[in-house]
Amino acid sequence: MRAEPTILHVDLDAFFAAVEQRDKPSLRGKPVVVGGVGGRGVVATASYEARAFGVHSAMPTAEARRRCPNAAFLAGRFPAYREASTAVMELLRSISPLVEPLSLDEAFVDLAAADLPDLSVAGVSAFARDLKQRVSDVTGGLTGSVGIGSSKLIAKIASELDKPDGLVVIAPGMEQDLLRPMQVTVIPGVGPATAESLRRIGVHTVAELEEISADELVRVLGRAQGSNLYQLARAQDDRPVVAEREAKSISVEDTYESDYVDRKLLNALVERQAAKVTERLRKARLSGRTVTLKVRLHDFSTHTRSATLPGPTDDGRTVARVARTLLSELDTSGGVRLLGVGVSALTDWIQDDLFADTDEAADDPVDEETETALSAMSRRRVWLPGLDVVHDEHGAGWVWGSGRGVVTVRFETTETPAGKVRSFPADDPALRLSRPAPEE
DNA sequence: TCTGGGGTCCTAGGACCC
DNA sequence: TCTGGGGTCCTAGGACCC
Repeated sequence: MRAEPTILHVDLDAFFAAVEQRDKPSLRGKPVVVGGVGGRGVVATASYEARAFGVHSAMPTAEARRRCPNAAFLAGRFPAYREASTAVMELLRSISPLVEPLSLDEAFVDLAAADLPDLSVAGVSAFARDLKQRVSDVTGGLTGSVGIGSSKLIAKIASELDKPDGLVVIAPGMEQDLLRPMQVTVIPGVGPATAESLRRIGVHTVAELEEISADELVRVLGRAQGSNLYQLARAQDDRPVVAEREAKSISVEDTYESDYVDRKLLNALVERQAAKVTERLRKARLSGRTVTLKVRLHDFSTHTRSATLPGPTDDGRTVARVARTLLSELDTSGGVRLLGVGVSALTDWIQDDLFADTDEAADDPVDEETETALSAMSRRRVWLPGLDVVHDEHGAGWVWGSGRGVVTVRFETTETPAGKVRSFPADDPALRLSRPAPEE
């Protein structure tokens, strides 16, 4: 918690719907619902006109249609949303280097890192009024709600207080007065399950939460959530605004209009998803070691199966084969409603043209010892497709996923005064299991 | 016509290692 | 005959957010 109100939270109002109304004047002043328009769709964003009919985010679109049959139901145009979002984020970054986007329509801005002459309540209020105007200018008229306070917690809650087109600044010192009468669910991270756990120990408001000891909270909610909530209940929040956060996973999932049973079809769908995920990986210049398959069955039960490769890949066929193997472990005879493929344990390990002569490398024979190692691995973890041994001046290593003439190699590169040094991690289980007999 | 898609973080148990 | 202890990695599931 800071002594001055220097954390700002912006939240664009009914963002997707607002972009649609901006671009289609006939929709202005009318209920607009953006989201899945199919039988199993849900609402992503409802315009304020639609909210008046009780339509809200995450509601099944079918229910939204019942409540508001005259609304315009739109599937969404993400390129347009992204463009508006980018304009706003660029504006924010022109104000402060410390901008932390939370989604397309939300961000924290650290005003302490900006060049503001006056960080008093009056000063930041005047600044925010100007900012809201500039948001409107760069987006062709979109509005945003702004909250400012001495911490992320307070800024975020403040931006909720006066939507839409709101501006709320919480003066330092007033944080606990603000929080105490509120329901615990105003605290980000307290959802239905946590609220129910708290209700069972008689806690509904932040004031009541404050009465609970840290030990008790940890007992009820677990270590991380318990101690977090103990602090947040007291408005103690020192989380910094973090500008660059690296992606931890990339995934694709699809819910189908009807449940699928046919294995061949399911396999084909998984392969398509693997291709999509790896395309995104390559665009982001990333590769990952862990492949996760997600399956939602006819009864809405959700299951994940994952397997970790000895090294990162961005190859669609590799991810597809692993995902298909994982799918084969699940009983899908009752029908599959959703399939998803994700890749995590991401690295930006070099995946460039280290091996200009890829073909020659791939021609290296896989010897008997390697075969043995591979089958040993396939018993213990996941079977590894298309693995080839290659050599360069630094030694031998594994290569997999050689699509497009690009190889992913489990090297580590270290910057030294003498230049870049490439090495294989000595404790890599893949290398230990399967390093071919060295010619000494 | 019940319940999206893209994420993050946490927990708990087991394997494995020293 | 009586079973350490800590650290790390992996997996599955769940809560939560927008």
